[in-house]
Amino acid sequence: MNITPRKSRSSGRLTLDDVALSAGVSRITASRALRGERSVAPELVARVAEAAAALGYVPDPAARALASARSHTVVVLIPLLSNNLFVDLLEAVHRALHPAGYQILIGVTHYQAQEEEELLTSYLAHRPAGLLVTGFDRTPRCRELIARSGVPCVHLMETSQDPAVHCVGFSQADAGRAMTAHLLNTGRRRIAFAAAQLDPRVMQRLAGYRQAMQAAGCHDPALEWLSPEPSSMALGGQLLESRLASHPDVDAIFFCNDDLAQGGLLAALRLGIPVPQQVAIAGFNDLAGSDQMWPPLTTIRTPRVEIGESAAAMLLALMRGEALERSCVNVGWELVRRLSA
Amino acid sequence: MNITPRKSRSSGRLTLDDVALSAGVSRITASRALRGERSVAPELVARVAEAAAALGYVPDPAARALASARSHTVVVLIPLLSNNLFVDLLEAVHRALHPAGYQILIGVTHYQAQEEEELLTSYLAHRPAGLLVTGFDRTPRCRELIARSGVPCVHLMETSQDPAVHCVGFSQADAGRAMTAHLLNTGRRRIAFAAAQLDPRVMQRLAGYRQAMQAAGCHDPALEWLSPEPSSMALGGQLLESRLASHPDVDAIFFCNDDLAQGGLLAALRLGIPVPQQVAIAGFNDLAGSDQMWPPLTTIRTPRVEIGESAAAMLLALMRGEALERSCVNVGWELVRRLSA
DNA sequence: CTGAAAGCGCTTACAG
DNA sequence: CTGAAAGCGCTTACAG
Repeated sequence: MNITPRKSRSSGRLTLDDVALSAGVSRITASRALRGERSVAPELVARVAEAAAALGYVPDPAARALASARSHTVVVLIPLLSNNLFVDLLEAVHRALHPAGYQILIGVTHYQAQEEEELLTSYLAHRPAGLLVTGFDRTPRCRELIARSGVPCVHLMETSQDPAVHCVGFSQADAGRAMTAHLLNTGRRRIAFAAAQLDPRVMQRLAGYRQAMQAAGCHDPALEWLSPEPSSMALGGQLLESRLASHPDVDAIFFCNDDLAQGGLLAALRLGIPVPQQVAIAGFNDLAGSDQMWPPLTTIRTPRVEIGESAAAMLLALMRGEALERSCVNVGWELVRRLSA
Repeated sequence: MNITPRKSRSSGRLTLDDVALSAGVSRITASRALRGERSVAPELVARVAEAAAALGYVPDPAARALASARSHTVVVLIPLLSNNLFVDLLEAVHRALHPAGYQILIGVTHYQAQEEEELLTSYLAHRPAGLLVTGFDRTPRCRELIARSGVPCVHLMETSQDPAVHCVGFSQADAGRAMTAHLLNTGRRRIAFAAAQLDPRVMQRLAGYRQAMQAAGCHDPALEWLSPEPSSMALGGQLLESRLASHPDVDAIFFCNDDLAQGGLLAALRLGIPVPQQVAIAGFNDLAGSDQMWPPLTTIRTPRVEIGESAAAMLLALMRGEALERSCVNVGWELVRRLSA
């Protein structure tokens, strides 16, 4: 054995050298053993692992990132934390990535392209190993930042035909069309589409609604109730109360999100409007509580856990440099028929 | 001027040297100018800032952390992301810390002491500038990790008498006592306490309930409905339905959290149990939607935004090495009386 | 399979 | 007020 003596560090921090010293190997061998690189004698691997455990050694991620030009961080950019949809997604991503040794850095864009740009700029400086972003709607500069960084990136929630782009999601328009068709099938004709936030995915659902209504000869622009405000139960209640007053002939409301729909349902209850007898109410996403409403909410169940798991698996493969079978995974959705519509 | 020529980097990454070169100063001066250290000529500061902006330079956080032994990361440990309470808290913390140049690293403990220990171990390796943790209930090893790290730490949600500990919160027991007193004041006597998760703060609320009930001579252990399962609307509904069946004389239910209470309210509606006539229902936290319920939910409004802001301000002072006026801030709470109780 | 050298991109003392 | 040297704790080629 031939090991150079190491100078004692001034910081007092436990370093790789301490582990190497204790295991009686060189610093490089310790590093390789700890990272599970093959080409280290099994016996040494065991000795290093033991020494590291005994000392309670934790590698310095900053030193690691600096030396290797890559970190074990995966950056996840989502619009909002206050929407349970994204929390479910995040949890699924975490469950899949954590065992592989990755940490998640969450960025919240608040649906602002500008915020996404800032987040991306500062987070990319951390040399993330991977990137998970929501949807495709972003500034050209964001796109360029992602492309130039060379960091593997998977897009969440939507699907794309572009084979150069990786994504896991479903067709928001299809789902919007299907729910509208369901309402039409149950005999409804004056179907309103009530939406807030008006982010790209909401607009895709609107497009699906519009197509179905037009195909049925029922489309009326006055029944597109669009509000740019953030989505909330309170807003759903307001929309139902105010718009129904001016459109008393409406026989169904398709809310673009379950929180609006829940608010609408409760407002109807308060106002004494029978659901679904007078007005059918449908939502989107099947968020927590929708099955607890009275009447329980008919909605589109969107498989965010599956999206999280599948996107994480795809990213893992990308980060390992593996070839992918498909660049886009369509996880679909499910119409959950309950009593409200 | 006397500037050593720098070797060209192989990585192609934009570095401080590029900025220094472009501004015609040394690397160290550029570093100091960018960090806003005084003792740099104002003219040079301007030149460096200009060069950095023109080049689009972003400092490498890993190199920074390694060289300075400190990062601009604040670690926030919360039990759950799926509870809106903590999302509100997180947003407030972010709003306060972001302008000061800090990034937030979120750790989710799922109410597991073991997970908190793992998170702390791996996150402390990032040399965070500050630490925000939830409550005081943790393993001795966690306490030791925090103490030995020397990283400034503020505890969220609860209060403490210990002057060595920094915290922002309120008395959970007081709030529990107050809500129980309110129910007693409105003439209720058979008041149940329905709880899930059974984390430390829930148990403190229970203690407050118990005290108030005992003081009124109304305490009955059979009315403590405790379930260790995670809190949810569905569970709230189940608790109300099953327990009310075996305790038909109960005239009020104090749910330990609003999601349970909302579920209870909806279950009562479904079962045709008049609220508050037959059973008053109260919650805790004033979560989103509680004001939209029918009847609207009486609850305790907990000031999580204030907690987030105040804790962030305290941490900022601690990180700057400033002396604090108070080591513990009690932000209080408010009983919001609506129609359900 | 194992090790010595060099370097990642910054900042901290130390000089002047 | 400004700069050259040394070093933070790792890993990447390069040897053997």
